[in-house]
Amino acid sequence: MRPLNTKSKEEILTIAIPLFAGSGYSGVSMRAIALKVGVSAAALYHHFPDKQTLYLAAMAQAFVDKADSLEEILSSRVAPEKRLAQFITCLCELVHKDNDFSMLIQREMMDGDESRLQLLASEVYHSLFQGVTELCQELDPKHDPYLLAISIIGSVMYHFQTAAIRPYLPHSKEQHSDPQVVARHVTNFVLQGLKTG
Amino acid sequence: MRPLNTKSKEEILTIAIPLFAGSGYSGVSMRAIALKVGVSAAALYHHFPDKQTLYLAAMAQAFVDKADSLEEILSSRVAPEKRLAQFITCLCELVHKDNDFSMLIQREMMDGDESRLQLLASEVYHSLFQGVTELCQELDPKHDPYLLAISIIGSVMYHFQTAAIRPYLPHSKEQHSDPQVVARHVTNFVLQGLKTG
DNA sequence: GTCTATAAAGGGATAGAC
DNA sequence: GTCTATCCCTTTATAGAC
Repeated sequence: MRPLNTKSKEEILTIAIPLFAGSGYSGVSMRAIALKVGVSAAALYHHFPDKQTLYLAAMAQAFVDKADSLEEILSSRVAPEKRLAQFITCLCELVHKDNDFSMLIQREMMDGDESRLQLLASEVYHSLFQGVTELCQELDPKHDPYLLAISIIGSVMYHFQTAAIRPYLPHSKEQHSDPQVVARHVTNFVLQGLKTG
Repeated sequence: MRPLNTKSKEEILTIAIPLFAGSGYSGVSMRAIALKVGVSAAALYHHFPDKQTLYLAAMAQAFVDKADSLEEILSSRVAPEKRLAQFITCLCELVHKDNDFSMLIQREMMDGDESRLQLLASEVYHSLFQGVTELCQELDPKHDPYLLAISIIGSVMYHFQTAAIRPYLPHSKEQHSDPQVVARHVTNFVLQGLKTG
């Protein structure tokens, strides 16, 4: 049993994650993390040798197991079109529910060096991409699976990336922030396009 | 005629823009800007009262007129499908050529407060969205034009947002960074989807 | 309009007591 | 394992000379 007023690494990281998601690496000080955790800044250095290490550990915790539900769907043996619909729905719900996760992915893709991009790739993107590209090859074997996968995932993600600016855009409605509404739309869009062909 | 070793506001902002695009607001110090400009940090305070004002002016300069070529295409009277193809191609080339612009848009959507989001909306998104939603209503009047517009733009943007992590993803090829290749793919994808319908 | 110098605050990180 | 106190550097911003 751990004493009551001591904090584990996981507890610190769990508090640090939303801070980094909201303001980025250079926008969050060790003092700010310590304040939220409820300890002194010096205490953080007992758990982590420096800020960078704390940050990398936070990313590792933020990313681990996140793609599991998606991978499970992608590796199931339901019909390809239904699998796609399930995948899109699950991805919508994931990024809607866990805004920190989407923000951190975006920040890491912009700010990450090679090793940080590798962590993001191996923990989040790699097997997810493998599954989506395989699904694309089943559904549309004539086209480049990589390009299709990016287009599909992008057409989901952008709905949530643009959520903050939505109030200032024409034609926007409240329902557009509902992950189920977005999922239905994107599934239809991905399968049929603008169906003018 | 301005003396040779004095810098105009525009020159300062032109140098500051790529710095903010690369490292974000809190990742760039006034000293770092001054160093790149070739003046002392104090000189910057002659042109701008504080860092925030300099940053906002940099965003205003970075965004102004950026969407002009896109709006021109969208308001032309060529056939809708061709207009869509031209729009997608132009957007691909814009974000490929001007990486700072795409990064700043992303950062502003994550970090911007209300007034910054309003600037981004009015300078970049608003009339562009108006054009794309109108185009969507011509091409596919049965579906929600807002959702379609987001999906279309997102399926373009994500190709460039993920450029940094591409080397670590399966199935990626060099040609995937070619804006013309991406444009052809996305145009086809948007019009036809996975064409299983 | 730019400079040097400097104030004042904040940031990362460490020392040593408990 | 956490604290207070502190070091040292960076950062924002200003003062005043040229």
